[in-house]
This record gives sequence, structure tokens and C-alpha cells, in this order.
Amino acid sequence: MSSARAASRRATILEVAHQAGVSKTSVSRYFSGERDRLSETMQTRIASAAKRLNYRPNQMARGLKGGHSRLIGMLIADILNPFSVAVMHGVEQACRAKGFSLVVCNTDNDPAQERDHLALLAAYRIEGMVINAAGQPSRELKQLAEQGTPLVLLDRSLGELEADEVGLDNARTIDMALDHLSSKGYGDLLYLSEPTSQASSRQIRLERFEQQRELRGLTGRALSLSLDKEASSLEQAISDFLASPSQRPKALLCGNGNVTLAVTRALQAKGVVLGAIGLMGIDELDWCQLVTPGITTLAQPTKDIGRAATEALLQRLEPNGKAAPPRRIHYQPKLLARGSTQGPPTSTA
Amino acid sequence: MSSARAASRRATILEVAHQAGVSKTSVSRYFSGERDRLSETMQTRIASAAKRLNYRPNQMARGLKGGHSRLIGMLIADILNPFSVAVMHGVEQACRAKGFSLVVCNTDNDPAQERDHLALLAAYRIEGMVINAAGQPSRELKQLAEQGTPLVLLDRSLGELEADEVGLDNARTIDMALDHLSSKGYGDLLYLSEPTSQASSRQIRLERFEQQRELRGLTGRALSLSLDKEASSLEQAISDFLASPSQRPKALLCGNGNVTLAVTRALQAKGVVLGAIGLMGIDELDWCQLVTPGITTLAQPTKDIGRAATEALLQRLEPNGKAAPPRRIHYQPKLLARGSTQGPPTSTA
DNA sequence: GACTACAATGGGAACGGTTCCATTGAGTAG
DNA sequence: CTACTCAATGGAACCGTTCCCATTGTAGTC
Repeated sequence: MSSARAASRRATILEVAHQAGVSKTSVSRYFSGERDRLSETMQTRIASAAKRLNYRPNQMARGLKGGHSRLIGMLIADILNPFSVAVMHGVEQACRAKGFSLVVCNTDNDPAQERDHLALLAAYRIEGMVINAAGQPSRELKQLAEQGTPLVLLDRSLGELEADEVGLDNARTIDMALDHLSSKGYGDLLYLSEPTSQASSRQIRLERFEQQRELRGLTGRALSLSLDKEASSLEQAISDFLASPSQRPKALLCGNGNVTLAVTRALQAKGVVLGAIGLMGIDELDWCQLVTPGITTLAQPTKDIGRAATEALLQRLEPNGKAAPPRRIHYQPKLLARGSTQGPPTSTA
Repeated sequence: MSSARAASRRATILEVAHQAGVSKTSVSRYFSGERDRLSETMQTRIASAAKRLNYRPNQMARGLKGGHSRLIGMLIADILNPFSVAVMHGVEQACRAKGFSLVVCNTDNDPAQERDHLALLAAYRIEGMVINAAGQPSRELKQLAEQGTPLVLLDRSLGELEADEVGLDNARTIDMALDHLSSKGYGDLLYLSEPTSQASSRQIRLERFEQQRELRGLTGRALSLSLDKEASSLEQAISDFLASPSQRPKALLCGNGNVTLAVTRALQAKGVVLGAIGLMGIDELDWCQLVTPGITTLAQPTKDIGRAATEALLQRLEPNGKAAPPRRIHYQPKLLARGSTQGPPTSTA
């Protein structure tokens, strides 16, 4: 009879204690990693009672008393971007390995959604956050930081906020791209980026591109535009670039995976042959090797980034780790050279 | 002074009540949607006190008393599959719109991870689950169901479990594929699927393919294999198929996006010209239009599926909705015809 | 053999809310 | 004017844990 009842509703610690004929304190100890404080007999009795009742500690109650929700929040600007998902995958695995759960919130690049999600995460008393979102820290985010919630910024830098940062070595990435393109004979370059106001890393890449392009005596320009709203302006920009007079072979460099996709579509619509016009992208995508003759990319080590972000965060959660100075971890990309930058036809002569 | 203190630690309902000079009951009412029971004065006083202290109700405490965690869990078999992410995006938006939060758990197709995650979600007393995971319901899942947690199965059917199901009309999807392929002149077909033991929808598709292929007098076969572990066996299977003697033009049909990716890679490695050998996939992917001459797909309405799943779930959460008979919602795919099924060269003569 | 130290266990007060029930006062019908 | 209703508010118990602080018993010390 009592075993039949067990299935109907989640058992409480009190019921287990009763079944086992011990106090709830002991049961609590058993489930909070203090088993060594209990005698053998006690342990087996609790174990069997718990099993019989199918008991699981209620995390809500736990979180309430101890303040440990064991929850990590993650804010993602664009969940449909494979790069973000790959990083999230890494973060999730690392969290799980340490006994934390991840609550993922997608903001669709919308500050209002970001605010909502932050309020929510605060309501659940999450213990830390991994953030890959808007450029300007919202009031909610600042509050969270001020209250002592550890923050890790992914691929972003939010000046005023004291937080760890994990991401790509943006300057070096641009340099590698320029090295590669110019070594293949491309001398007139167009850099395309999503709006730089949204993310500091975009800003850095764009500025670095302009600076280094000039320094290396290459011609061209850098452009930042919104992919959703200005699809036509992207095509226009590419047309203008391709039509612009220059003796030097032309190439396009894409600031992230979304841009690479949009640009590849646009080039294909125009009937451009890749390679004759160079194409290179930051972020590796499943299909880059499939589009003839293969698109050259600089791959980010997504897994490493995810893991590093989580480790940085969890370190801050440890009793002593809170005060350490902010870390800045920057990874090197990996060049995957393919046909789209094989060099212009004339240069092979 | 009091405002300075406000920033340091999250305020409690008691502090707000004190500040406002009212009882905590009234503050609770204010934040639980019972504002109409409070007088104007009371409301403004509470509002200003709450604002001053930057108060947010603690969801943990709320969930404890009322049993409402306002949390929905989602189990995803493979987070790196864009289809899953797209559906998840839909689910998340729908949850948010109704005031629920989504906790996403990726199982990497691993039953052990699935068990862990389920235990965890149970510990947080989630109110419902959207599931896209292993074929065999684990003990944990059954328990969850028995305790009355509403379940929605995505693209899967778990016989013994009473739950709503949302997904594609698999039989119709296969029929559409066969219609299209044979109308384009392909008569010798190979169907490739990921392991059918993992998901009932895969099983249905595969069986339907064999049945209908035969019924239509087409030759060929259907094969199920693991992409990770048997990459070489995939290539072998394709080679065998292409080498097999047949008068009729050959085409490959891919059971989902992952297969399409693996097959496209394999075909490209072999130097196969798409179209001469037909290629068609279930699931639309970003790059299907980019790979020359474009890959024909049957697109799933991911957003609809996500929304429908959430709506079904939330309906069960309403006081009366628990008892309704299980729903089965099946969507039609959309055919996106491209060059990879333009028909074999001889048929144009 | 009394005293201390410590290991093993239990009792009960939090934690931050919700909710039932009681209390108050004003309006209304008789 | 009295009794009754109803709206507005507060008091206190409770949700399922954790954790501090007893309490007990047993072994070790002198």
C-alpha cells in the first residue's frame, strides 16, 4: 500500500526519515555529501527508504535555504547562429560535469528580451552568467553584476563591467586573414560585418582590418550593415565593390558566419566564380567545404571557448575565487584554406 | 543610506513590506496578480518601495510553497542538429510568451545523459517537458509521467507512454519524396537513415519508403546506419549503390539533415555530379541552395512544430486540461525543388 | 572512576514566499 | 439603529530543505 502511494506524488525528506526511522537531519546529511558522518546502518536504512519512496531532494527548497540554486544562466544573442550553439554545447557540458545546470536564454538580438530574461534569471537566483549579447550592458545586467553574480562575457567586452572575457584573438584573426589573402595575390579587399554597435568584437575586427589593410598598402574598405533589414544594401555594396576600378584582384572577407552565408548567396546570385573573386570567412560552417570550390575560413575553437568560459565562471563561484582580477582569455583561430582563395586566375601565369 | 544598502543584496518581501509600511501579505498580493484586491494607495506605496529596493520575488521560494516552478524542460537528442535548434527556438518563444522559462538539456544521444538530465529536471520540479530523445522511455521518464508531469513528444512516439505527439506527417513526407523523384525520372532509389532504433519517426519513414517504393515498382533499398561510427560504411553503401546494375536513373534520399550533410560530402568526394545522380533530403538547411546545382529538400515547419508542442503542453497545465485524450499533431512538409533532382541527363532528350 | 573529547544523531529555527482565516470598518437593507 | 455583507488588510502556518545547536553514548586519559 505504501509502495503504491509512493508513485503518486514526490516524496519529501520527512517521509523518507519516517520510513527509515531516523531524523530528517540525517536524511539531509545523506543527500548533501555528508555521508561519512553517518554510521553504516544509518546509511543503508536511508538508502533503502529513499529508493522505496523514489525520493529526490527538492532543488527549490534547497536553493531557498542555502542560496545555492546550482543554476547557471546563459544569454545568447542569436541561437540560430551555429557558432553560438557550438559554444553553448561546450558550456553545457562543462556545467554538467561540475553539477550545475544551464538555463539558456535566446535574446534574438533584442534588448527588451534581454531585459526580460535577465529579470527572470535573477528571480531564479542563478549563481553565474555566461553572456553573449547586446553591446550596451542593460541596467538589469549591471545590477546583477553589482549584487556579486559572476559574469563571463563571450566574444564581447563591456567596458564598465567587471567580468571575465573569453573569445577570439580578434586582431590576430584579422591579421591572419590579411596575410592569407595577400599571399594569395588579392590586393583589393572588402570587409563585411554585422552592425558593430552590437558587439565589441565586431568593432575591433573592423577597425583592425582598416588599420592593417592600410598599413599593408592594400586598397578596399570595410562596411558594417544589418543582414535582416538591409539585404538589398548588402547586394548593392558587393556590386559596387566588384564594379570599382582596381588593377588588383578583389576579395571579400566576412566578419562572421551569418555574413558568410549572406555573401555566398549574393555572389551566387550574381554568378561570381569563387576564387577569381576571393572569399574568406570568419567562423567555420558545415557547408564551407561543400560550396564549390570550397570556402576558406578561420575556424574558432568553439569547444575550447565554451569550456574556458565555464571554468572561469565556476572558479569565481568557489569561496576564494571571487576577488581575483578579471581574466581575458583569447584563442587563436585555425586557418582552413580552400578553393575560394586559391588566387586569381591571372596570378597563376 | 538605505538606498545604498539596496544594491548589496537582493531584497526580500519582508523588507519591502517594512519599507512600504504594509504587511507582507499585501506585497505578495501585489506581485501575484491580485492587485485589484488592493487599494490605490497601497499599490503605489508598494510599487515605490519595491522600486527603491529593487525587489524581485524569489522564484525558488515561490515554487516551494505553491508547487509552481514556472519551468518547462526540454530534452534534445542532438543540439548540433539545426532542426532541433529551430524547433527549440519556437518552443522557447512560446514558453516565454506564456510566462514560462525553458530549461534545455542536450543528451548527445546518450541514455545516461538523458537519465541525469531527467533526474535534474525532476529535482527542479519542472511543470512539463518537451521531449526529443531516445526511443526507449527510460525509467526516469516513466516516473515523471506517472507523477503527472505533462509530456509532449517531438517527432517521436513512445508507445507505452501517454503523451501528446507533435511532428511531421512521416508517411506523407516519404510519399511526396517518392512522387517527386519518380516524376523526375529516377527509378532506382537508396534511402539512408540514422539508426532507427533511436527514434520512431525514423522507423516509420524507413518502413514507408520500402513499402511505397515496392508498391510503385521502383527498385532500390533502404539503409540505416550510424553517421559517427560508420562513416566509412556510409561511403561503402553509396559506392555499392552507384555501382549496382540498373537501367533506371539513380537517386538518393536522405532521412534527415545530418544524413544529407554526410551524403553530400561523400558524393562530392567521389566526384558525383548532382542531378545526374538525384539527391533529395528531408529537412531544409541553410546551404542546400548553395551547393551546385542546389539540393532539393522537404522542409519541416520548425516554428509551427515548436509552437504547437508548447501549446499542447501548456494546455495540459491548465486546471481542466490534464485529462484530455492525447493529441497527435502532424505537419506537412514543404517541397523545395532544386537542381539535384532536375532529372537525369538522358531523360531530357 | 570521574572527566573530557568526540562521533553519531536529533530538534527546531530559519529561508522567502503563498494562502487560509480572522479582523476591521464602511456601506446597505430592514 | 442594528445586523449583515463585503472590500481591504494583516497574522500565522506551511512548503521542503539546511544548518546551528543540543543531546547522547562511548572511548580515552589521568
